[in-house]
Amino acid sequence: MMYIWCELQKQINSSPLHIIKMGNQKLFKGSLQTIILKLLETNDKMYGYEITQHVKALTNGELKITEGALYPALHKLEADGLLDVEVAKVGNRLRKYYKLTEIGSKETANKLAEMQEFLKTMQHLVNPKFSSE
Amino acid sequence: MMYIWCELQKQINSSPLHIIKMGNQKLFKGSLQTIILKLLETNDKMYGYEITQHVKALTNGELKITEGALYPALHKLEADGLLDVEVAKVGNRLRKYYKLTEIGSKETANKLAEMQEFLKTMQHLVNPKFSSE
DNA sequence: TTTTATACATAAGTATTTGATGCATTAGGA
DNA sequence: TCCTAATGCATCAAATACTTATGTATAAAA
Repeated sequence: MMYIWCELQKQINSSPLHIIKMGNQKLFKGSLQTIILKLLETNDKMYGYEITQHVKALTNGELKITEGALYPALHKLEADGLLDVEVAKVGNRLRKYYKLTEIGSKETANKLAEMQEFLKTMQHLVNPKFSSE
Repeated sequence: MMYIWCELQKQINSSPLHIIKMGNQKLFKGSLQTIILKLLETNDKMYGYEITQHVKALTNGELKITEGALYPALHKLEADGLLDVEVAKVGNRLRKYYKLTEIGSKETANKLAEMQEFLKTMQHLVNPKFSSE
């Protein structure tokens, strides 16, 4: 039993996927809401799974939003009145389309401004040479 | 008693300091280690309180590192072998000077590269227009 | 027909940070 | 002279925001 487990581990650890795995996933902590809101600002109407795929594509696979993070985040944004939901049935499968409310649009603008400020500040901190001011 | 408390609250909430208070503090979550390492790369040798003051100055007060976050972070970096400590006595007060180890220097380079990657990715996500690629 | 992709969801565990509290020394203002 | 603010360390409960694992179910692809 243990032998099999070890073999599996070896396989996992030596797989290309493991090498690609990014350590900077944790830097994205705190920016998930902003990312979701920005996507909805651009695309008007999206469902959860679609969001994960868009983010993966936009970041060349660098950021993978997990379902365990995404769905609670969407529920919270909805509860806070920033998103509206519309359930759709595609074939026999259901989708939940999310859309910015009016309040959501305003909050998106705020959050994007905060993000820009953050990015500028951080750029300045880690690489003072190449940032203005 | 309650009256006094309410009055104090009112004062706090209407103070200019409260208005300045940034909501994007949470975006810095996960980047504290990198910030500390970067500062030590630039300044060779620093003590805790000095770090908080430097960061406050460098970010024009936008980021305030709290002691509750800083000291555990320093202890962890030391435990992980990235920092060396040297205790100094100034007058009757003690300071703990932190300094990058050799391993620490390498890790700093890694973390800074990850941070640059993250900043680029995030810039691309929130403002595709103004980022290359 | 078995795996992969699509599509939702929850929950335990983890890591990092906030905010409170504590101790002690020194400088400055009333 | 006394009281507050600044300097300097530290810890801890609670909140936050995730990861990882698990669960359900349909559709497509191998």
